[in-house]
Amino acid sequence: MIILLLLPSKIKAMAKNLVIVESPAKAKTIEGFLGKEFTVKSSFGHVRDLPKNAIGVNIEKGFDPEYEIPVDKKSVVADLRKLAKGAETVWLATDEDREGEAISWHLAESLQLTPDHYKRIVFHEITKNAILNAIKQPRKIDQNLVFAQQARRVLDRLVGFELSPLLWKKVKPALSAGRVQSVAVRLIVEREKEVQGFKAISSYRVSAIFSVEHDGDITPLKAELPQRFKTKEAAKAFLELCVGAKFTIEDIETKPAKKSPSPPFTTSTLQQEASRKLGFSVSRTMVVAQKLYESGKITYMRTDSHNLSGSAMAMAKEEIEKNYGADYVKLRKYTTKSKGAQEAHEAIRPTYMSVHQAGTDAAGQKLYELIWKRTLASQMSDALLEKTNISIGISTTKKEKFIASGEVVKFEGFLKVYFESTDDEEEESAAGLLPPMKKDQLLPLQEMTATERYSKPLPRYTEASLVRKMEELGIGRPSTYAPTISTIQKRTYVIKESRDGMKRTYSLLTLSNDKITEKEKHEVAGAEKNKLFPTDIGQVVNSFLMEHFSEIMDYNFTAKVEREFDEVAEGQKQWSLVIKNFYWPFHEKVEQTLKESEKYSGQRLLGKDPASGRNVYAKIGRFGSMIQIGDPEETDKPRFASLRKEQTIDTITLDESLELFKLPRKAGEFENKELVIGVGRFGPYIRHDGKFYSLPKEEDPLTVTTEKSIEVIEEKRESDRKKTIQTFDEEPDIRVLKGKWGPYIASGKKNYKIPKDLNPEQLTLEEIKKIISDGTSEAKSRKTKKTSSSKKRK
DNA sequence: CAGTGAGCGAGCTTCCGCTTGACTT
Repeated sequence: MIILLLLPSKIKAMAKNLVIVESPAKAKTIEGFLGKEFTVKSSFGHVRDLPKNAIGVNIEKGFDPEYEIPVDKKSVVADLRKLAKGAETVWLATDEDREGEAISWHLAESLQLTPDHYKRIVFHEITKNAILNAIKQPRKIDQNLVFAQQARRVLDRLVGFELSPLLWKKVKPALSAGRVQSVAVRLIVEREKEVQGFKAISSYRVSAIFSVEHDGDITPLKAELPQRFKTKEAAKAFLELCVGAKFTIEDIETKPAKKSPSPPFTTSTLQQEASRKLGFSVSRTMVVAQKLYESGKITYMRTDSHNLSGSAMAMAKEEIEKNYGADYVKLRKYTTKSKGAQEAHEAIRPTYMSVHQAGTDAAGQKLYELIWKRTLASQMSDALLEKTNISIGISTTKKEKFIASGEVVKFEGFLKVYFESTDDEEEESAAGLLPPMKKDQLLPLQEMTATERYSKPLPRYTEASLVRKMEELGIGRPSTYAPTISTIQKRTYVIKESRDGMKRTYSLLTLSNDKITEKEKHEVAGAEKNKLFPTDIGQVVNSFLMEHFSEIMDYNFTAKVEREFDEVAEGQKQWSLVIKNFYWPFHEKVEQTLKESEKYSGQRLLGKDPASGRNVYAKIGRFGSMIQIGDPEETDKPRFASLRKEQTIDTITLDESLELFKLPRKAGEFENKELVIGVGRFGPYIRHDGKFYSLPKEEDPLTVTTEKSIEVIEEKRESDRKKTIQTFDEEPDIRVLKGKWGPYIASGKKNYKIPKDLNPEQLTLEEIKKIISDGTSEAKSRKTKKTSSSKKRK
């Protein structure tokens, strides 16, 4: 039976033509365009690479790379080889960029294709016409472009596999360094330094609210003084000057303005907008986009091109005309400006503009909508605005004038569907419609305020804004932005988190009814949400690399080597010569650092311990950041203590570090067992009889009393009693408990859901054991599925 | 989901850029 079912595909005549592309989704689409004589298959990206666990470059022999087929590609290559043997012509249709050319070459090599057996073709858009045209213009593999890719690959391997082991020896095991990731970390470290070193300067901003009378109605009008006052005294003096003054409109100026839409999405701009508008992390965006791509809803999601195909523009035009009218159409070609862009694909856009909704879940739908709107808007008319500026004179001075401004949309254009967000969280919304006014009109003052405002440092990076910066510097590619961001977090060079701001006071002066009042107000400054912060290890690795390998850490290093790769691609330079010129001085530096440099711990001397007179250092050790009292050569061994989560080597003070040695401490006895107070990973705790009890936030672990500690323990016991539904004498480890989300079963350290149809109060031990064994086998199979790749790391 | 709370003897770790699937009788 089974054999019969398989037969049709076995006896199907071997197609005359085999087309190979990189992505299986693309293969499926293209197969539909070509006739029966074409079979379309995919290579799933690169089919050969340098070995995983060795340098794989023959340095002595002209940097000859030792390519191999990775295990997960063996079957792909075997299948393709079989199909290629039976085909008259193999069409290598990988992307038209450096990597794509290299993939074609590796395919030709590993499928043993002779020059008369294959043809190389390229196309930039997945349409029937584009592909038929490509087939009419075949060429051979561009060997120089392949050499350029090889140079890129070998350089990255040499840098990564020589610098990383150096870090293992000099800093900490299992660290990594590379042309891309190390510079990404540098960006974050330096931004953090700028933020930390930033001194906020305050100045006073004056604004006024006037009354505008029109047809018996009174409308408030907000106006601002363009200049700021440096001191409170100056601001106050100005307000005093305005007491009893008359305010008159001196000038009304209106001028037209326009806004143009942004270009369609690339990988990086999609990541930025999805982060700002939908709160997606960079990797979430890519996973969701991948699903939309695989189901044929959008074009390829890893691209650096702003370009739309002719047919896409025609679809957009039709859609805009249908929904908004011909006035809203303005077709535009966008050029790509970003450094090192290779433009092998189109911009990210809906496959069919007439499909307004797609995606199987909320995330997919939202992302699709974003892509659809952005694409449509990119082909729409400019928005036409009218901006009005009103200049308001003050009778008591000629020097200063208030300015009120308004903006009216005359024609919405693309704003009907889309406007781009910005990273500036406090961006003031544009002023709207102004009430009718005329020159020389007198404006009664309602209230005038002078508010103290502080200057702000450059913002810390989000994942998405880091990607934008990397793209600007030409570092990394659309396919690597998300993986790089997760690598630097996995290595704990960088942590993404939210931090509370600090309360600060500011002054507010108010002039109202000819009286000036002064108030102190509070605001929270410097709070951060989901931003990237460097860790101690990130800082230490960064300064180590900056000290010894400034060339690679230079923001222009990639751009510099890319220029050389371009020369290789154009046949003006030999690839191995480019590598040779880079490698030997670099390698020399690695050897020298290995020999001459001490172990690098980012050690900082904080001062002397008043009790012992020994040196106190902050540094990183085997388990992270720590404080060390004393030097190893002294007769008394050094003492160690870990830093708290929020402390860093760079900022901790001597006093703070000595505090760390005061814990854990004994705090008396209870039930004949010792009470120990300490601070763990999750904050201050009391340890008693092998159990841990969290200390309430308001209690200071250094001063908490025995009585208070006992109280905390009793309270915890009481709440535990309350949440216990069932216990079993024969299995003390198994309990039925009441949690935040309803009843559950706790067995040792694991928890299990109770099926809805069972009553938790009457569960028998047998039923519970069954739930546990069902639960564990399910969890196990899920785990092996998900972590097959991450397992190797352990 | 629900609780959590280490300690510095071995061997391994690592790059960037393409791309997603997962043994059979």
